[in-house]
Amino acid sequence: MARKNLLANLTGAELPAGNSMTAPPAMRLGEPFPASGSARGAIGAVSRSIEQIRSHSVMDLPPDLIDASFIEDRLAGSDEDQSRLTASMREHGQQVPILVRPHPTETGRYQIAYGRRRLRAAVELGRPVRAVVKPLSDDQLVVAQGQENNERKDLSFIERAIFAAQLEARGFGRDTIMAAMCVDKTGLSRLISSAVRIPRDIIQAIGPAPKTGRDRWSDLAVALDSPRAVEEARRVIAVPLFPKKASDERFNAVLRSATAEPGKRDKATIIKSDDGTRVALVRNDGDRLSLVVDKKSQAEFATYLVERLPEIYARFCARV
DNA sequence: AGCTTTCCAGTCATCGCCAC
DNA sequence: GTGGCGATGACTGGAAAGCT
Repeated sequence: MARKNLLANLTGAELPAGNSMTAPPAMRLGEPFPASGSARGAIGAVSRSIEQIRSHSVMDLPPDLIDASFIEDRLAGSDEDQSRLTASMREHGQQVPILVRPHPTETGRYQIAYGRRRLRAAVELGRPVRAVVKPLSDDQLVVAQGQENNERKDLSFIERAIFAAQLEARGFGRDTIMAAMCVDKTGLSRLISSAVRIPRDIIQAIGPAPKTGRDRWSDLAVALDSPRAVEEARRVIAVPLFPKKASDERFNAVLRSATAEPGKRDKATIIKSDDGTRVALVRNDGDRLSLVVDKKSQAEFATYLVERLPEIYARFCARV
């Protein structure tokens, strides 16, 4: 189980690959949390947090007393995944507690470090949520949240990028963010660069794109340096059918639009039947796509196609 | 089944910028 | 001039998908 590994791994507080920092000395409970910007402090905080978490008992809390973390780490996720988790919790109960801290400004309330989906499932089931309650500094909270995300391994590149960018925007030092996300400075630089360079509305419209990795997001970031490409991307995400596509398909559509050269006509594609008969010609002009059927040789097919187009379109709409 | 291609992510080297 | 920091290009190995 990933979360068991989280606790097991973090007590060792391994450094990110490529990180030249040395392992922190053992810290005593109760020592003040060092200021962000210190690599030793950040890593040491993880070790200390987990040691403290282990020593705390699990409580059942009303979900309505728990507020979101000040850093969002997920784009809109799949309802299907959430339903599965809710069903599992209904059948088997909540196996793994979430981590919360007492709310820094509101007495009697809590703020979640990780376990948002389990919290949402508890809300849907109308049950209290099992939680470890632990006073955490902001740094400790984001490091715990980041480490949990790393162990879960189901955050996409862009979700990690946004998480990293939000941490930096809130003033966390790069060392703290590197510790939280288990990346070296190169990886962190690429994460933040992608999240910052791509307009947030375009990222939100695309969604998490779980199969799309660093290089292609970087390609999109480079392409969107051009205002024309941004305009083109926004035109694509405004199409009514766009939200119905899978997230990775949405990414591909935006990347295609952002990297298409204006005014450049694609080479025409000839569509042939199995016996090699030329059926139609497809030409992509960027803004429009033309389908040309030769009426001299394919008059019957041309008529058939025009008559059936509404039906084909209706089937397409039902598919997506 | 085995080969090829594509994609992802880790790593290294290098560069530019900035403070001292 | 030097060192620290962040950004970027290039290379690499591994995994997954596609093809024969």
